[in-house]
Amino acid sequence: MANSEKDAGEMVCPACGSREIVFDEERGEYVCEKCGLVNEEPVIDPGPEWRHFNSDQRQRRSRTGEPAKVRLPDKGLSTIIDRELRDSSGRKNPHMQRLRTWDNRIKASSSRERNFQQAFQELEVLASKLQLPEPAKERAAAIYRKAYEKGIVRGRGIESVLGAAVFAACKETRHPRTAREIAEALNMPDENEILRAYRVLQRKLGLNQRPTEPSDHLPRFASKLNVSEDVEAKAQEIIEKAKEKGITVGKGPAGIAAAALYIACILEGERRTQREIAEVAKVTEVTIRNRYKEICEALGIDLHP
DNA sequence: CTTTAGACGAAGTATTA
DNA sequence: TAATAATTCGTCTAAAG
Repeated sequence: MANSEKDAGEMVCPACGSREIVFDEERGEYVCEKCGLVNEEPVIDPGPEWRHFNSDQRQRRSRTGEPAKVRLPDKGLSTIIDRELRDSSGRKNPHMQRLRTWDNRIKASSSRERNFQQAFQELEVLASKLQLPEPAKERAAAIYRKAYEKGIVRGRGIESVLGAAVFAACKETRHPRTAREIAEALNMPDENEILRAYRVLQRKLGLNQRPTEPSDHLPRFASKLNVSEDVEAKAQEIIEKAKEKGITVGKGPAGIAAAALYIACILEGERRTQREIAEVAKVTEVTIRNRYKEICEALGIDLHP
């Protein structure tokens, strides 16, 4: 630990166990190439495989002292107090009913805790990979809790419900992420599982979900493209005008934001290629072309004077 | 060689009967 | 539930820079 080597070979990602960890000079952070985990501290051979990501969480989590490795209920030892209400001597014991109740309560609450612990560990990794802002993370945790209490997690798997909770939370806090991005970050093959769980959340939890606006995407896209404030403001202006013209209804918000950004870049003389923008917006160049043609037409903008 | 423009069919979605 | 209309995407061709 005394050795503050930035040699990636020595380090193991606490989340996925990969050794492909690089030091990001710009941010001063360690980043796992495999799962994208960002960690400010040097991570050198953590030994145990359970996870913590900063001192705050280590403190919060070490409370139980229970390695995540042991996932069997009651550490594999399960005590059953049967319905006959006999005690260990085989006699009927009127107190056994109460014991049984408590036994069940304790088991239920501890399995709930285990579920949350695992879910929130995964949430940390996910939030790190997706660069989620703190409010979105908090909201996702809250939604997941509610979902668990409603019994939505059973039979659906932690990952799909967690993914759906993150998806919903991002939407709500106006930092939208696609279901695909989330699925990818979770190493899930198909995003539909997340979307299915998301629909269930919507129905059973009554989430106040507004449709995603194109401008919700602007800050993230703009920062990834390293464009100036002026360009971002210009893009915002373009989006508003386009909305007034009514050409945005029924179109994908990301495509509109991407096109507005593309136009704004050219107008402000900070040119980016369609390819670059398509990359960060997760849409194709074709979509950008269609949208930006429509917008130019509707707003009377001529990019080739 | 890279970027942009446009056409086509495939796939998934929303709307309507 | 089935048919339909609109949207997005991937691929391909071609022109422009």
